[in-house]
Order: sequence, then structure tokens, then C-alpha cells
Amino acid sequence: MVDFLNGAKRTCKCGELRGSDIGKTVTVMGFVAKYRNLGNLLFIDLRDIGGVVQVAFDDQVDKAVFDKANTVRNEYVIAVTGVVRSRGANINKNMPTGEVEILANDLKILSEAEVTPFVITEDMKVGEQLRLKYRYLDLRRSYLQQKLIMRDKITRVVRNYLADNGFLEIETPFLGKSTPEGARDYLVPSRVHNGEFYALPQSPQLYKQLLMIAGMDRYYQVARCFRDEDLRANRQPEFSQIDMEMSYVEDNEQVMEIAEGLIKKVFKECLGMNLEEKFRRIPYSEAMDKWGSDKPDTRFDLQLHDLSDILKNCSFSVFSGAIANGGSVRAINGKGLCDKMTRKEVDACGEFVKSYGAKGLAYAMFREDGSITSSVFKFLSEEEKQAVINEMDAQKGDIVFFVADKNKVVYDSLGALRCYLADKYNLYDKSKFDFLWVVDFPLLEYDEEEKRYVAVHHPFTSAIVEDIPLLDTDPLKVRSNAYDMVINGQEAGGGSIRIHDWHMQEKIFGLLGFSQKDIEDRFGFFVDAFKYGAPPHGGLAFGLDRLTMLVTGTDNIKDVIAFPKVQNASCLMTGAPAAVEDKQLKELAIKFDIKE
RNA sequence: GGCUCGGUAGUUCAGUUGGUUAGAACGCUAGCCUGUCACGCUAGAGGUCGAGGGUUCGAAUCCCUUCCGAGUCGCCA
Repeated sequence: MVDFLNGAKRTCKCGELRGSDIGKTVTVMGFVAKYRNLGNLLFIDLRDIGGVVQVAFDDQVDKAVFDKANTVRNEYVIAVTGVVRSRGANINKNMPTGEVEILANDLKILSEAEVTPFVITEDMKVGEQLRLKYRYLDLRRSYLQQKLIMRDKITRVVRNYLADNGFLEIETPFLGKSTPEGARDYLVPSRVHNGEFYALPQSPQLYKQLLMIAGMDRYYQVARCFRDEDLRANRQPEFSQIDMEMSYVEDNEQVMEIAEGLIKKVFKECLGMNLEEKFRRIPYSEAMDKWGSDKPDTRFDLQLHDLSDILKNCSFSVFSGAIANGGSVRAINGKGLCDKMTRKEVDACGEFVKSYGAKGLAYAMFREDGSITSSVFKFLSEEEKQAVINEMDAQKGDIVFFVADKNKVVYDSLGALRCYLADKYNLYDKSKFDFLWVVDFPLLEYDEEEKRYVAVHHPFTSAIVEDIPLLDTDPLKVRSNAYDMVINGQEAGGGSIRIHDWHMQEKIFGLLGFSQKDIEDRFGFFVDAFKYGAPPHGGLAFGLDRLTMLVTGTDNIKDVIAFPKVQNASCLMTGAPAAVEDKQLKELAIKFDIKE
């Protein structure tokens, strides 16, 4: 039988009580985290979002209340009224409220609870599968509550900052038009227009640009975005962006300055970090050449070195062949790792780079005794060897890894390998933060499968003015006004100065292989809008989930989302997605063959 | 779509070369206990070894299929 509150009011949260509260009569409410019955004395650890406090029930004080407390089990929801008193000699230093306890004189059982599928404790080692099925129980843990509290704080800081800078929060539709460039769309069938579909937004890109054309000047939104692609540890099918756009800018720096200020504010308010220095700007080409990635983690060295000039004529055909085919040979030097790595671990690196398309991983181990163990040095002349050693600054104790292939494979595999090594051998301080911008991205890249140019960023990104002539002669050389903010080797956000001239927009669409009809069908409304006056504008979007991950120090995106989906994009708690009733399908005029 | 790893009591796990009745800890239930906070002590309940098929005298263990989950490559303008 459960009690009604019957007018009882909570006077404070469990975790707030301190020595200074001794003597006060308080009423607290929460979940029973733990009970310890000593016979005629019973302790309950009561948990709410603010923390845990110990409640004591003494049968000498009130036998009826004591007997009632005896029926209480874990996760019951109760209200306790009592007097805060000192624990005397029995202080628990492990809890913030450990100096005090509440001696109960009234107990209300507000809700009974069945035995939970897992015990809710902070040091829990329960499988994710079970925790996600009972997410509402998992979320009772302070670990997750603190992450959602921080997420709330971040969004509040963001809202305040952007409001202070003249940005208006404006909502844009979830039900939009499918524009099949980029990620797969989630589609929503229309009942009124049978056979037609809305698409959920991959991002509010078109709307925010239209808001600039509408004269809204500066816009932002904490926007839910949807992408029907496969999940990762840091990727969910629906996620949130801090999406912003501003008018009358034509220079990257104007947007980056605002965005950088925002990140500095977030880190200041949320982590107390003072980020004084301007973030580094690294051109895309340098990021690739030095770090093998357009989101380099520069907390550790392990830079890539291009050995193509040295090795282009070497007798090792894998190397010379790759270079002759337009690829390259590059290497990284694992300083001091030679003796830390077993043969098996070196082989594991070889397997690791294979997943990035590399056919193999050559190495050279520089032993402390001066000898060199290498899979490739025997193919090199003395001059070549010496030149490699000089270029790599290879010394005793080092291990150098080489990859020869198409440039993309070399970058991908070595770029990933350096992160793998740094992580595995603790080559950097994981508590440090590393902020930078990658700029001067190429505007276009060539898609071998589709046999056409595709936009590196998106089709609305503008080209750097001095590169515009190259659009007609060498489009792959054109750099864009795009910029990505990279924090700890993760893309935290990205944006660009947009095209605001519809002639240029049509030209880019043309380069991307869109026919006039394609443009009309997909983006007609968008191109039209530019014909009625469009301020120069640019913007950027931060991934709120990833930002929260960085601030709270987790590498699992599920930790910062209340109700996340699992790898196959289903929800273990609700069972979504699920079949619907025939009646619903009929209304939508949807018919499909159900596979057995 | 590919690769790797995992699924045994409510939970976390152990389970040898295929061999008697599948174990431990925690949790749960009952009893005792006035200073516990990982309370303690005693007793007890609790298993379709993810599912299906196969090999075998015999399968948690070996093989095949399949479901579920994790990581990752592709993918994510």
C-alpha cells in the first residue's frame, strides 16, 4: 500500500545536507539506493538527483515508523521527515553528506518497486544491452545524470552567448523535402499526398540560408538532425547541432571568431578553462601532409614524412611502384617505441592499417645495440637508407612505419596508425585539450564510383576568390571557404562562407553534374530565393553531442543522450522501429511484401 | 555490405581434452542482529548455457544456420 504526499513538501535535496544543517527538521524525497538493517536500527541511503544522504530509523524513537521502514526495498520512492543530526564518530568521508544523517520520525512510501533487473550503483558493470532496455533505471545513476546536467549547461551557455551576439533562435521544419545529396534521408509518408514523402532534415542548411535571405540577419538553433547511416561509438542516427548562420560576412575569420568565442565561453563556464590563445589555423593540405587527417590530433607528434623523393628509384617495387602510379611512400617515427613493442604488436599494426586499405606495413626497428631490424631496408641502397634515417630522425629505440600506396590510403592508414599508437602507448596527456581550425579545404573531389565531382563540404560552399578562375580549368585545385573546428582530433564543428550569387550557385551545381532539370526539381525554390537579393552570409554548426562528450570526458555518445539508439538504429527500450497497423498503411497507401 | 569480439542464475563472470547433479560472487527471500555505510551471521530459492539444426554413446564446450549486442571499415554532402 502506498501513501499520498498529503501536503508534504520537500524542503531540500538529499545531497545538499551538511554539518551546518544539524538540528534542522527536513523532508527529503527520493529513491532507496541501499538499506542496512541492524535489527533495531535501520539505515537507508536515499538518492535523488542531488546526491545521497543516510536516513536512520530507530525503533526506540518510533516503533511504527521503524516497522514501516523495514518493509522498504531498493528503489522504493519514499518521503522522509526527520531531524538532521551529526553522525558523531561515524563520519563517512566517502560521501559529501557523510558528516550528517536524518533521524526519521515520519516515512511515506510513495511508490513500491519490484526488484530491478540490475542493481543501480555507480560502480556498475552491467552490460549496455540491458541498461538500454531499462534506460530509465540506468539514468538514475549519477554518472549519466551529471552528463545530462552538463549538456543542459552547455546549451544554456550557448544560448546566452549567441543571444548576446545578436543571434535569434528560430525553429525550422522537421518535415521537409528530400534532397538526395549526402546522407540517406529518413522519409515520412504523407497521408494527404499518397505516394509522396517528407524527409527529416540532415541539417537545417537550406532553411538557415533562406533565413538570411529573409533578412533575419543572425540565426541559431539547437537543431535535431537525422541521417540514415550506420552508427558508431560517436554517431547516432538522430543527433543535435548547434546550428548558426550570419549575414554580411564574406571572410572566414568573421564566422570563426564568433564560433571560437563560443567554444571558449563553453570551456570557461563548464570546465573553468581559460583559453586565451587564438586557435591555430592549419590548411587542409598541411593537415593531410603532416597528420594524414583532416581532423588531426596534434596532442602528440608522430608526424607523417613523405619519402617519395628519396625512394622513387629504389629497388623495392612496392615502394617505387606506388610512387610511379601517382601515390607516395610515407612514414611515421614511433619515438622510443622499438623496445616497447613486441613482434606480435608490430604485426597487429600491420593488420590495423589493412582495414584502411593498405596492403601492408613496412617497418624499421632501431635497436638499442645499434642494429636495425627491417622488412624493407635490405632493398634499399646505403644512400637511400641514410636519407630515410635522416628524414625520419631515426635514432636508437625508434621504430619507423612505412606505407606505400595511393595517397588516400597512405593518409588514412598512417593517420589512423599514429592515433592508434599514441593511444595504446600513452604518448600524450589525455587530460589536455587541443583546439585548432582546419581551413582551405578543397571545394570538390572526384567520386570514382559516380564518375563525377562531389562537394567536399556541401554544394553551397563558396570558393576562395582567387581560386575561382580554376573552376573552369582545374576544379580539383579550387579551395573553398570552409573551416572545421577540431578538438582532440575530433570534428567538433564545421561551416563555410556560402555562395550568395545564384549564377555561381548554378555553376557549382553544373560542375557537380546536375542538369537544369535536377536543379529545378531539387533546389528550384532555393535558387529562386537568391534572385531576390541575398546578403553575403556564412555559418557553422557544432555537434552538441560530441561537444558534450569532450566536455564530460566520455568516448561513448550514448552517455550524453537520454534515450540513444543501438548500432542497428533500433531502440531497445521502446522496440522502435516496429511494424504498424494495416489501417495506418492503408491510409498512407503503402503496400509492401512482408518477408517471412 | 565487410572484418573482429561477445551472449552461461536477476546481475557480473568461471566452466580444463566433449564426460556424473553446470559453479562463484553480488542481488533476491526468510530468520537473527542498535552504529552500519561493500554491515555481519544462518538458511533458502533461483538455469531452455541466446535460438534452431548437426556430429557424438555423451555437447555450455565441436560444426552449420540464425537472432541479439559491442567496436570498426565502407558509409556519414
